[in-house]
Amino acid sequence: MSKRTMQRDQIELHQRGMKNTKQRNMVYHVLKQSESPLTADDIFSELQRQSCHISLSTVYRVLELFTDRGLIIKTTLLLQNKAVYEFINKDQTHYLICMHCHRNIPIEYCPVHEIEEDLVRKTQFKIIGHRLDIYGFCPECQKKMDKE
Amino acid sequence: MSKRTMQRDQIELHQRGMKNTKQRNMVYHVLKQSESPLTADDIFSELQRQSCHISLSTVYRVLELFTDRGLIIKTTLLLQNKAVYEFINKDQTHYLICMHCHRNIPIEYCPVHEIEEDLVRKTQFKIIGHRLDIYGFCPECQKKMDKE
DNA sequence: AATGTAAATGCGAATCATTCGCATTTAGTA
DNA sequence: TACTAAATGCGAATGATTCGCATTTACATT
Repeated sequence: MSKRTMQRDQIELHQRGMKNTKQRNMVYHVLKQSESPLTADDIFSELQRQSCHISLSTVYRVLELFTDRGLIIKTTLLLQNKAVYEFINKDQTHYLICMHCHRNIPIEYCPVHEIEEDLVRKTQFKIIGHRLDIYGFCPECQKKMDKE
Repeated sequence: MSKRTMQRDQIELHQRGMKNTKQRNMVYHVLKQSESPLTADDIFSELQRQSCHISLSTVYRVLELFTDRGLIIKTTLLLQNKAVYEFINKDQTHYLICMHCHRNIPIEYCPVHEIEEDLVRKTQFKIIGHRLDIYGFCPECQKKMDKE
């Protein structure tokens, strides 16, 4: 990781009122470099792989901090009992999920932007992200269930 | 619970290819009578309160079954590490959630219906419900965080 | 640059939601 | 009424997450 990158992150953490520590930077980077949401344990393992020392409890504590500061969001995947974390961005991908086989299909179009402006005006919230899951049955499972 | 109600539920369970058991009916009714999503333990406790015997593992097993059959959905509340279950309905309420104080504000308008028809055509899914959470900071927390 | 202090971390134990194995019971059918 | 596969109860096991406390660290101040 370059010195310049390091410095940029320090500024980002400080701006949000967080102390800058080695561990926080490590977690930050693992999340930043991932394309998909990660569990606490994913992050812990990846850091071990990189020979970076951190304790699992610290990973959890850092994730909680980042979540409270609105840097990342914590959600869960359907049918998994563990939390996943990812950077918040305004163009979150959404999913169509089959309730039976639990297949996930990404949805391109996002209908949320249209109502955002209106919500901001009404609630004074500062909106930083959102999540949309649509539930149903895929064609295959519909067939399977009809047979039963 | 009236005999007529009992019978209606039996038909509903059978139609979806499920055996009708005392325990399934009990869980079904607790969910049906609740306005808000419930955890497995909520359901277990409510049934104990009613002096209805059921084991907690059975509650979990019934909830999993109902989920796979598309009767209910399993989701999680922000910042809680346990699943909640509720009947699926097409007019799910959505929430605006403050990342800092975890306050939930219900949103009236739902932007999902508009894209549903299009999704069905493209994917052949049978859509039965959806969930939308919007993340942000409430006005109070924005102020608090500026001061820090 | 050295110091002081509140905050952050590491470690292991504790907690709590959820799942599993297996013996027993039950729903639905013949 | 009897049969059989499926459902349940119970308690133990699992696995994610949190907590307590001793140690270390960031960073503001001298």
